[in-house]
Amino acid sequence: MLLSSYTMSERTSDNRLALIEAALTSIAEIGLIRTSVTEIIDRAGLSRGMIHLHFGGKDALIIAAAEHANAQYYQILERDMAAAPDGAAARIAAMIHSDLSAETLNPRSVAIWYELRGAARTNATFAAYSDTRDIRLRRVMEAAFSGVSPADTPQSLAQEAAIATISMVEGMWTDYMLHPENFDRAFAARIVFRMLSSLFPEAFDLNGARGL
Amino acid sequence: MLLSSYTMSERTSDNRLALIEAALTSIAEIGLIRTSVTEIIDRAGLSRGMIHLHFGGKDALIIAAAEHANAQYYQILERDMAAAPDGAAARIAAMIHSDLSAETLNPRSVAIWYELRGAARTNATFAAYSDTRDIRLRRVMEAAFSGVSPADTPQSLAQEAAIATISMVEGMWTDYMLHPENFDRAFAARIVFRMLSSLFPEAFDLNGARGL
DNA sequence: TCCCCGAATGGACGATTGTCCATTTTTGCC
DNA sequence: GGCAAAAATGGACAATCGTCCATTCGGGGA
Repeated sequence: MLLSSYTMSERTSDNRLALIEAALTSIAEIGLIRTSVTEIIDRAGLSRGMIHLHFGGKDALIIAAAEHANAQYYQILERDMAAAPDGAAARIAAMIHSDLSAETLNPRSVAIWYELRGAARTNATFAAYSDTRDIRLRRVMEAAFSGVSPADTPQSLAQEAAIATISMVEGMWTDYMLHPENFDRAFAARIVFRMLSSLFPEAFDLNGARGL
Repeated sequence: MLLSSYTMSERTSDNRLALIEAALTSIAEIGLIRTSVTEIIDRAGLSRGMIHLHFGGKDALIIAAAEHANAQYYQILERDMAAAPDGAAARIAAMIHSDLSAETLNPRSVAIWYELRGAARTNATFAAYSDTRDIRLRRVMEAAFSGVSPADTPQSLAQEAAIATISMVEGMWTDYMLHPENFDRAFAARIVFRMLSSLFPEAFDLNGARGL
């Protein structure tokens, strides 16, 4: 056996992962509609029965792939937030920079995200994943904006700023998805921070959080 | 004949339109993936061969449906812009209100728009339609923002404001698509105008363009 | 070395897809 | 009312879909 240092179960989980990666690549390249069982097993270089063996069926594989892609997104976001300096404004800036970084905002990841979320509208299981991702992001963002609002401003301003920021970044993802070749990350970030520095001049400037 | 007052070509175009509407309804309700020929002709109450007869094939029907949906969007937008008072700020406000109005931002239209634009990533014909829509909107918006920028501000601010506004509204559409029941149009509009009034205090307030 | 059992294979299967066309129905005109 | 042409029908067709299982493969324990 070529991979003699592997145990059996490691090899098994290799094939599981290979199927997930092949499914995600297919979704990214040719879309969810054209991602058939034949397409996936050809890309993975495995045999037809593997999907049924490891996942029970095609749908379960796609769901596992969605779960995998979601976990990767969170891993990057949480790592970047953990690395951010103390302070609410710095945390917000870290989230924005993370969401616009090449590690998260790249053709493959964005394509997968839009394909799966598109399916979420008519598939309850997918909907649960994208909802979790959205709600979690919104909650963290609202909490952070409460920390940058001056004490005398109404609480609603923090909520509005959180939604404004999430919506704007969301819209920029869409722009990136449609025209990745014309997208300028620094320009996109500057637009977001121009809005934020206009709303909260003491917390943000055009580069992100003030005083970093 | 039941519809004796119709000419032949009018009845023919009725069936064409019925197929387009049935396709769009199917796309909105069950998604593009599950929209099959059988599904469309069942909804239209017509026979199997009609799609081939009127459009030459399923793909051509879907493209015609995309064209139809796009034309409806523009018709509403241009009507609302034509009804806007003079002035750049008023035109921008009219565009935002139009894009957030129930006539444009409703479950059916939004579902169709997202389904078709999702397919645009892997289908050049669809891509052309969504690009046209996006580019046209951006151009009009940039021109309008040039009109509200104070003379001493750099030209780039107008461009940034246009992108910021389009991105934010785009993000709100996404929010609406995912959670139409929790969406508050007035709240969404207020967030957009809060950002704009912060960037251009003399042109906008929380309700839209100033002095209307 | 042989055996065993889980891993992996790939073909068979019925269901469903989109296309196409022979046939029937309806229309406008004489 | 009859006739040619257009419109509409719905079943046949090959291709492809996802599922499943009889079979083969391969490595660790006896």
